[in-house]
Amino acid sequence: MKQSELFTKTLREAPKDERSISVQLLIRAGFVDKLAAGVYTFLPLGFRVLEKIQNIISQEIENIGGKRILMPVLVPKTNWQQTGRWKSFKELFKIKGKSDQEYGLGPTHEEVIAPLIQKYVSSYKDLPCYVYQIQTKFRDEIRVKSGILRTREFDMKDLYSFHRDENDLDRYYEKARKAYFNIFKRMGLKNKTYLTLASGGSFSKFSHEFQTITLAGEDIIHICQNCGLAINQEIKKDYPECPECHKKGFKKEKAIEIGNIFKLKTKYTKPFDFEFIDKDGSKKLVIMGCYGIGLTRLMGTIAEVHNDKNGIIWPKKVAPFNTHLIQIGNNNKVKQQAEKLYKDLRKQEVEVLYDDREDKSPGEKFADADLIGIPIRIVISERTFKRDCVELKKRNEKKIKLVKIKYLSQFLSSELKTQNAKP
RNA sequence: CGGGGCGUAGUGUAACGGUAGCACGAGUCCUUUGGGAGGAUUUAGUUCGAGUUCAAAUCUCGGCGCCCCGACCA
Repeated sequence: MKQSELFTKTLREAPKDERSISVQLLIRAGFVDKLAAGVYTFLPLGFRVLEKIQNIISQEIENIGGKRILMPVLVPKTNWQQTGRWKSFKELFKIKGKSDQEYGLGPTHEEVIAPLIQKYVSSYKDLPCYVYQIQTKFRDEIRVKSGILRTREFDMKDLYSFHRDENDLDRYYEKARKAYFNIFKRMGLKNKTYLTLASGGSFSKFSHEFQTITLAGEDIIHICQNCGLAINQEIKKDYPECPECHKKGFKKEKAIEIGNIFKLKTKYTKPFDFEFIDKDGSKKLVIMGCYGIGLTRLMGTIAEVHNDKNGIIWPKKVAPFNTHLIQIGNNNKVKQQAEKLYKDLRKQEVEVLYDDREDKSPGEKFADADLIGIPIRIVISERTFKRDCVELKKRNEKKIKLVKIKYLSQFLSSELKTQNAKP
């Protein structure tokens, strides 16, 4: 993409009513725009990051058998009444149509998926079954917080699994846990993300949350210094020692929940009488699990964790572009060379944001590049032109190196080859 | 939902109850081009409503909106 065609602009200062560092940077760099409290537009750069996040998540979920669908946002009142959540789900946005028909705007989709899968599952032979979607969710939060970290409208991946017994659920739950860590690893969050025991509600002993350490977080977790398992403060009173390794040393940290996995068992199959016929001919309730990841929150968390005083430092796999090509000066030869490089790189499927703006000083271009935070910066100027080189700098490093243009694609392909590790 | 703070131009920030100003941005022209360039010139604003007053950005009341703390968060 040519930067001269990018309609967004960077801001020198953050709007004064945003205090969270991630959203300050995301707004200044032109990734998102705030429409109202907890309601954001994702601009071209931000949308590209969301797409990267989405691709990584769907690859990993497909790897554990998930089949992608898209459920409606409008969910009729009767579905909610069947599980009692029309009354008990306090954040449910409720709307009324012209004919007095009432709907809840989906904040999560157990009430749709359970009766949906029920239509197709009648025998143990139809199980297990794994279905997911990536969709905009609505929750009427009493108070939104920290930019895109807690909003009223957000994108979520929700996966649901259906099983004939709890053992099978347990096996899949483990697979999901591993898939989640793959996802967070690919997004550069692995080192700061902890599997965390949390309340399981009345129907399961625990659920597991994936908590990323950051001061912007709203949860407090206690990390076992021996085995690394964390316990959410909300249930810590029940566990003076680690339930995993039985040691006692814990470290307290603020963290944000970027995902969770939950053994629902029969909580949502029972209200719909969702049964199957087992091998022995008996009817049994289907056992269910659910697994959520907030994509927009994830994007905010990444920006919150990866930044410096000059801007965001996107991990490679979620950056809006692989490379940021910057043309310094408007010398014709330099310009032609930059244009050619832009085309060549795109032919090689290297994603490139090309700063071709003629009315911006070098200093401003560098400052914008740091703010936007693309991993590899490529500079072309008269200086490099004379030597038939380009200048390379990584966003997370200080050193700058000159590379002959003919070797650039070689260099980039080795730099980017880990990009698509998974099919 | 309880408590606190705040609403001035696209962004940031001034103005005793008395002329709404500055910086950045944006437009035009000239010069400039390796870490947010310089000059000239133009552009654009008091959240809304009511009240007090000769006079309100400023005081009072109400609405709307935003931020923060707490409670809440299948």
